[in-house]
Amino acid sequence: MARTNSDSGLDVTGLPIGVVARDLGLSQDLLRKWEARYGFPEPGRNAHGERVYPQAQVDRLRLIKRLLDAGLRPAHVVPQGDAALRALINEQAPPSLPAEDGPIEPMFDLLREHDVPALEARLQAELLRGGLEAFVRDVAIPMTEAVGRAWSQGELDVFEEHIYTEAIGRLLRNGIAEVSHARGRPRVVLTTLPDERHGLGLLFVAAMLSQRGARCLSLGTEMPIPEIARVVRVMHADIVGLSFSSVYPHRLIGATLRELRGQLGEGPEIWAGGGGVANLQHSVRLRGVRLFTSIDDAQVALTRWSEVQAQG
Amino acid sequence: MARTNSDSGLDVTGLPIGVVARDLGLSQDLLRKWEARYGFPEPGRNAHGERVYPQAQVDRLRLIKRLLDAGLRPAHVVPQGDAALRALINEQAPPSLPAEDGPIEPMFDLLREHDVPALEARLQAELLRGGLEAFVRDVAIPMTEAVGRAWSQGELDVFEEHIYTEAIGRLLRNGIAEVSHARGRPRVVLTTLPDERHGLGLLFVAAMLSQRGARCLSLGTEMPIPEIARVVRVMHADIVGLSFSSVYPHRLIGATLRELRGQLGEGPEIWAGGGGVANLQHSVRLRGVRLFTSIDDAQVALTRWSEVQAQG
DNA sequence: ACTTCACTTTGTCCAGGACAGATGCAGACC
DNA sequence: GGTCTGCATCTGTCCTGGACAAAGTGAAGT
Repeated sequence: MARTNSDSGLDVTGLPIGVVARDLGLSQDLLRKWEARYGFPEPGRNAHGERVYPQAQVDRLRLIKRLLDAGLRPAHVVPQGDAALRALINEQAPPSLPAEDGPIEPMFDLLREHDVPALEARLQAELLRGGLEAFVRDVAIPMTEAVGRAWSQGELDVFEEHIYTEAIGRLLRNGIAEVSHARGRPRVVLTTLPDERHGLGLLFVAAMLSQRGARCLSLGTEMPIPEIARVVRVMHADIVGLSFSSVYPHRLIGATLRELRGQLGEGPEIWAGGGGVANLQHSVRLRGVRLFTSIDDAQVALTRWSEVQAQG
Repeated sequence: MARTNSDSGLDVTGLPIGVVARDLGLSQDLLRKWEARYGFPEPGRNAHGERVYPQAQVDRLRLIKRLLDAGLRPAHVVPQGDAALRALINEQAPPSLPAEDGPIEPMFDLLREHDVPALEARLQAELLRGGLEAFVRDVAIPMTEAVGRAWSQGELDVFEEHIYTEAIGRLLRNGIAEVSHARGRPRVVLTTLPDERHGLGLLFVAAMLSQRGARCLSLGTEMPIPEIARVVRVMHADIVGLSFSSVYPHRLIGATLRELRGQLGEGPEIWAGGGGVANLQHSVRLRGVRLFTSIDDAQVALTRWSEVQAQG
């Protein structure tokens, strides 16, 4: 005599729209519009007529979000079934796995075994072995990419990603603190704009630049634009470094960078990087903003900055 | 022949509703409802008929938000003018200023002068002088409260608060790493729920408990409830420590804690603390959840936990 | 190739309404 | 006095259905 939810005419197992929107990083309005325009998602309703999203639909939405972040268009993606979505993802992903004999693989295993002390020790050892710059290039960045990929494919839990972020963040901050000069040049302010919560990229850049004599001030994430302008003024910064992950809405990058450019005045340079910038249409050309697609670009730019300063 | 915005019949200087809502931590729906119910805010409209909030109204909304976070009711607060709001805030605030001869005052000055290296050095010295536990109780917590108070009164910029957070966070994480035992008991998982981005409190607790032999795993902020349950299961944690700042919506604390309690099963304890818990109505009694109003409660609870374990 | 321009797509905002859960208060009861 | 109970009010979130600007697309013209 089992009585399931579907027997009652109501699908009451699932998550409310507010939770789904927050977890996916989409607005409630947008979820409703997709439902009206593309027929998906198609949540059940609770006794009060409110949308209730089954877990399966939330999972599919996560795949959709990932493809949209990679630059595909909603009409091509949102109506697709699970199989088609996975096929699209396989097309997208360059299957550049980390070398099996490299340092990434064993650390990844430690993370999956949740052996936090061992993971931290291993990372620390790698840092000491090759120095900060090599550590960032050969360990931190590939490992972060591997973790991100594994997470988005459901092979890694959210908490495992958090464990990694905590560990690598602590190491990098300490590394930066050790090599940082109190009076170096240029002075670089590093942060992200509102709605961008991923700050690891900033640490990579801060490590690279600090190692080479720049004086980096890391402000963490989600700094309002007027506030960035104020810091730059107060601290007499030469450069503002911004990071955009691929989750950051593409359409906003151009507009917000222009806004910041306007508020900063002529002097300070703006350097922007991260996955969101790499996905950007090249049509977005911004005067007075340098776009980086790789961490090496930042080093090149730093060298050039120093040369120009020496000449001027 | 100056032509101001008001001449044109449109008030076009200000922020759109989306930005205001995000910056204040309020929903767009709520801003519109306040406007309809209480007559405030009363934004201008741009050429397209969209709300445009002048800076002055955003500032007043910030005062309002602060009073609501302290537990006042919207009908008493939202319609008030600036003067009345400031009066209410003065009633609220216990003017417990830091002792002038204590360690807080000079560090606060360093922060206001943006002398980051000196601030970090000073904090480091305090940590070495008295040890981790005294540092947390006598320096980190009072300083954090002072910074928060100064920020909410507009005496400190957002970026100055971020600078402080970065500095104190790095010190605490290192301190925790140094005293942490790989095999201590109890095992504590520390995190915050979604929508709660303030994680400093977790570091305070982690420092206290690690110092006394517990094994703390700090997962950072905004961990979904099912994910917390998974960590606890995988890591065989004895205790889940949660932090709620006063910004976290009070109404949600009870419901989410009950939800977590249900998903955790019988074994693990739940400890919750932070400004949000302190403001909570005592009517919210939760079985199987321990509420802390002070950092000392955590220490007491740890001692008691160890006793019970020894007996059992 | 490279602009121009009309057309389509897409995310956000709007109005006004409904309602559940919390909060506060008056009165009953111990 | 203290505590409970029921009721009215308050308050945040969700609903529908519509409008529109900015970004993206593609075809035609230079």
